[in-house]
Amino acid sequence: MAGSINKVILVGNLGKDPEIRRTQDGRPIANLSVATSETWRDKATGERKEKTEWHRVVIFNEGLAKVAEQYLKKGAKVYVEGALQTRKWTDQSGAEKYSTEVVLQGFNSNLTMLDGRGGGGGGSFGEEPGGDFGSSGPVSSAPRRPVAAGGGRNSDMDDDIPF
Amino acid sequence: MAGSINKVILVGNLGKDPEIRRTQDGRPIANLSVATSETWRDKATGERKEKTEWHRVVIFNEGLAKVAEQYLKKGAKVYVEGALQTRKWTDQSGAEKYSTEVVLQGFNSNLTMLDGRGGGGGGSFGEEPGGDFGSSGPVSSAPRRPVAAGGGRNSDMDDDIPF
Amino acid sequence: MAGSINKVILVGNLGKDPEIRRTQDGRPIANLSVATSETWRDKATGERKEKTEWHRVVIFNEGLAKVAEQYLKKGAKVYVEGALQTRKWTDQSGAEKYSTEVVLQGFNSNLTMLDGRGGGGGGSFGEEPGGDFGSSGPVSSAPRRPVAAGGGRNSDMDDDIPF
Amino acid sequence: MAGSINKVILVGNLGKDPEIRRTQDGRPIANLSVATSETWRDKATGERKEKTEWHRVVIFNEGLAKVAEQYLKKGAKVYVEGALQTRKWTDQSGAEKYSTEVVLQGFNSNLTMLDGRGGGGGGSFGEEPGGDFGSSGPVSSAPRRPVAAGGGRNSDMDDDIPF
DNA sequence: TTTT
DNA sequence: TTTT
Repeated sequence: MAGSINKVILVGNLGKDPEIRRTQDGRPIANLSVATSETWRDKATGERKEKTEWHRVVIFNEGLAKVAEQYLKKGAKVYVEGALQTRKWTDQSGAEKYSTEVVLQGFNSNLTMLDGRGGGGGGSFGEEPGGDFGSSGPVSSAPRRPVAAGGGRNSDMDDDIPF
Repeated sequence: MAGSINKVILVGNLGKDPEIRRTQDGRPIANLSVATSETWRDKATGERKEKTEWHRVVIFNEGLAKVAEQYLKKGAKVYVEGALQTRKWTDQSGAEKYSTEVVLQGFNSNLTMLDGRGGGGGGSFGEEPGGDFGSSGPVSSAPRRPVAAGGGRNSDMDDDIPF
Repeated sequence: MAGSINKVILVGNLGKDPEIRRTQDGRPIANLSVATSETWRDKATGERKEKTEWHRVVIFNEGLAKVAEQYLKKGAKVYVEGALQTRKWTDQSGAEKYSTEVVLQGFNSNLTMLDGRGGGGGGSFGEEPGGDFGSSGPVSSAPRRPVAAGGGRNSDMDDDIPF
Repeated sequence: MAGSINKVILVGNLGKDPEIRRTQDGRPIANLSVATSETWRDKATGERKEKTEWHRVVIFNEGLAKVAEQYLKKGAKVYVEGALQTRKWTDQSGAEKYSTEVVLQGFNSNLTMLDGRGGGGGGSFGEEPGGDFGSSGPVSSAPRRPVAAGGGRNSDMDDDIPF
């Protein structure tokens, strides 16, 4: 089928440090455990309720996996954008299992830190404390509009929007 | 935790007719099986590849469940917006299983038909062949901006935007 | 037309305190000025570049407007979900102007604080320091799944997902 | 600032054929005019209301611009994912104007046809009648998971998910 | 200017 | 006008 969209957007906190494994050629793959939760007040009893959902996030994108490895710690708040994927596996007893994950791979994936400190774990950061690490290529160091492009756009672009 | 987001956006096709069950008080709950797929050309062999992902969608929202029941058929193309939820269950052999679903419930859920015909199944439709069925209330019949609201906004709103 | 989606998702910081105005019957409408920015390293010169985009956000939803009024301050980081809307207005000189805004109104709107402190302004908070204020009704105090619903779901749901 | 998100998701119809212009080095830039609309029933009068919003979409991404040029026609239904951008320009009378556009550029942009025919214009299509044209590179011909990657994933993946 |  |  063509013409489909498979997108997951999460804002949540890491339940533990990222787990990093490596491909045979040494590229990192990161696994995150991300919690989202909703709270509400129970209509009947009036008490405050909370329900936490845990999401397994797998980062195949090399640049984003490196970011996870270097900057993310338990407790960090992140924005995650990826796709849903369910895979089947067999446990040690031979039973068939399914696991659904949020996969970051290729274009239209994103991982952005939302706290500039790395969350609960403290942790020292490099030169880029808190940032947006898009998946536009190997190391995501590309300008998003390389050239101003023809058509006279942006010729006098500035930031003083009046509101 | 507060301050989190859990959102899934799918555009895909129904693999079969919706399955409807009912709560004890008669409200419908709809289950959809939605396929998304991606295609690409294999770099090495040059051949066309396709991978389909199946999503289990559960609609607790009453208005949206009714829409699913009345208008959706196998093959229909839909826009689905909901939240990820994993639940644990025990199969007949006593084994623990997990199932991850896209849940439409409460606010920030949406189900929109993207083909005005109901897809592969043919199927006759009511007065609203193809539409946007938001979850703003019992049957989503509310205007999104009831009154123009104070502040002089919208005084001369019209649609002739010049581009 | 039916079958369309109009959605904006922003994560950014408030450039100033929210501006509150009121409808004739006293309900608040909040205006936010939200900054998003992207940074990249210039390929040629190697220098670090940044571009900030300012978004005008208008909150007609009563519950969300109250949240903005009470909890948001200049500098606060927020998640905003709404719809694009362009309106036409005439300035004092009689010139026609267009203004595009992100409108939060009705269902499928959301405003969530992403820092539990209220941002630059300091500010004291109530019992809910940083939270998710969905637009499910007048004051958004509704549980998202009021009852467990038929079908035996959730009967033994717990949070210890094993990953 | 770091840690921000600027995302627009539209599903709508083209009000006219795409407009193509070219950069000095010949790369296409496409402009789309996309309509979204919402309908509701007026509470007081009971009459059916409709409000259409027009969105100006600018595609700098080369692969997506080519897709627009080749496959899209007036009336086509599309999924568009990009970022909000407001630019300032000066009209012929010297008056300052602002224009807000949905910009598709770099990663995290997407353009997907949702009808396999190309909309109202009829139009003949190539080998891919209706498809997903992600922005992962020059012509988006990359597999999203080139190799199964370390860790034994996907070894027995198949499509017969049992629901 | 689309679409229903 | 924010933030890093």
